[in-house]
Amino acid sequence: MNMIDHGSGKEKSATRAAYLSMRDMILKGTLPAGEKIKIENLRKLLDTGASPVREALSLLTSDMLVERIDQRGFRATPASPENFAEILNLRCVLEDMALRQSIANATPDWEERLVLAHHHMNRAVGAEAFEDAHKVFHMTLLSNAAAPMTERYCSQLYDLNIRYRNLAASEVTYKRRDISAEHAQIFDAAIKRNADDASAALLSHYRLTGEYLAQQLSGL
Amino acid sequence: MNMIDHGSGKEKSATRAAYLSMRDMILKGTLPAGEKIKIENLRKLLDTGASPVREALSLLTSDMLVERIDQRGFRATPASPENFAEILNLRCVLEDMALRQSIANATPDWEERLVLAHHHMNRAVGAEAFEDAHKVFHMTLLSNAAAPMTERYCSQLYDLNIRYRNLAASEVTYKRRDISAEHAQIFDAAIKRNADDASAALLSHYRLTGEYLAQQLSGL
DNA sequence: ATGTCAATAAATATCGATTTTTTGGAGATT
DNA sequence: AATCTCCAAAAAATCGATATTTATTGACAT
Repeated sequence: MNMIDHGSGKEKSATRAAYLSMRDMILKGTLPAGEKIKIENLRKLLDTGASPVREALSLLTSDMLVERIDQRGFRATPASPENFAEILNLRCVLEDMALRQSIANATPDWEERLVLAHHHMNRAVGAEAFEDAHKVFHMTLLSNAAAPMTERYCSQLYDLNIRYRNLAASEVTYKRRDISAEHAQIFDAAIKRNADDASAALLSHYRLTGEYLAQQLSGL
Repeated sequence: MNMIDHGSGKEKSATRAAYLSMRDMILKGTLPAGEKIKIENLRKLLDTGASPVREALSLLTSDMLVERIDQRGFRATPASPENFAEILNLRCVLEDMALRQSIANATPDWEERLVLAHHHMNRAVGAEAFEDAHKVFHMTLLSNAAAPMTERYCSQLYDLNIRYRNLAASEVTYKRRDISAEHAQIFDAAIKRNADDASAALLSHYRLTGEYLAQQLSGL
């Protein structure tokens, strides 16, 4: 998200490997929110040098997953209901803007990418694969806005949100909303280039998840 | 902006010193947009080790002032009219939201801080001091929104905007708008807790500067 | 008991040297 | 003339060791 990676395959640099591992650990809660991160521990855990770990931590700082305290090391960014609420709000504002712009700029190419992303998400097998495809779908919605910074913010915020989702419930008792119907609604409106409907459906999708999570998190 | 700094006085870590210097160099254009940054050069220039330089660069990545290319080092983020336009747009959206929220949460304490910030800005002598006070004033406007991430984004975007301002014209022929009247207008509306007026004045302030700069930048 | 201070331990930050990776170009091949 | 291959120089990434800084502990005075 942070590094401009070209070759898709195997991870080349030690820094990048450490970055991905640690990111995963924070998103999944293996490194709990607010906890001090000791370089030496991580170094051994990831079986790498201190420099890559340190750099990866600096990188994670960009993603707001890690905070740096001058001369005193790093810690996983603390979590709080207020923080969650702010993330949700920012996502609504930024994604609303970007989605409308994407639709305004609609092209056949974008529509095709969207069709594929939607299809892959529906076909995805297993939680892991679904999560990935889900993010791709949401990011594809925004990808035609010609607004790279906005996309970057949205991607960051998406990840932060995932972290809260994992934090709220390990094996989620996903309240039986029909998630895939919600996605279909967003998708259809976007393909029809109906910005108001698409945006309304998207925001409602977020707000529903938001309410549910906020409730789970109340006992923080 | 990025590091949580406590002691105000002398910079403690080499990393922080390097961070501040390089940030300044990029904002001022000493390190031109898009240019490759060679660690060794900077190391010598700043008279410090490679590690602090490297870490400072990672940190600058968070601020979107530097891009990292895996295995291929760093470069100052390229500048473009499109990028400038996106920054302006994001600022308008985010600051509008934050300012309204700040006003909605208005307290005597916030108002006092705002009065002082406004006063200091008017009293500031010299371009350097004015710039600093100007940023403080704008950030103070938003500081009561209880939205730390939004503040962080706005602060980042403010800096990116300054970079473009410096890029557009070294010794600015500041078209004779009455900047201080514009500020007074924003200030007065905020103090009166009139969110609509304050926001309108703020956005107009930004859009005026934006138009002016966009024009200067057209010959990029 | 409580608070202060110094000594010690632990952890971070930094340096200098080494290893990989990329870049640029000379010469070979089509 | 254009393209490819391989080598050398340059740069980035990484490691291991050292220097600084912060955190902890316990003796001592209040």
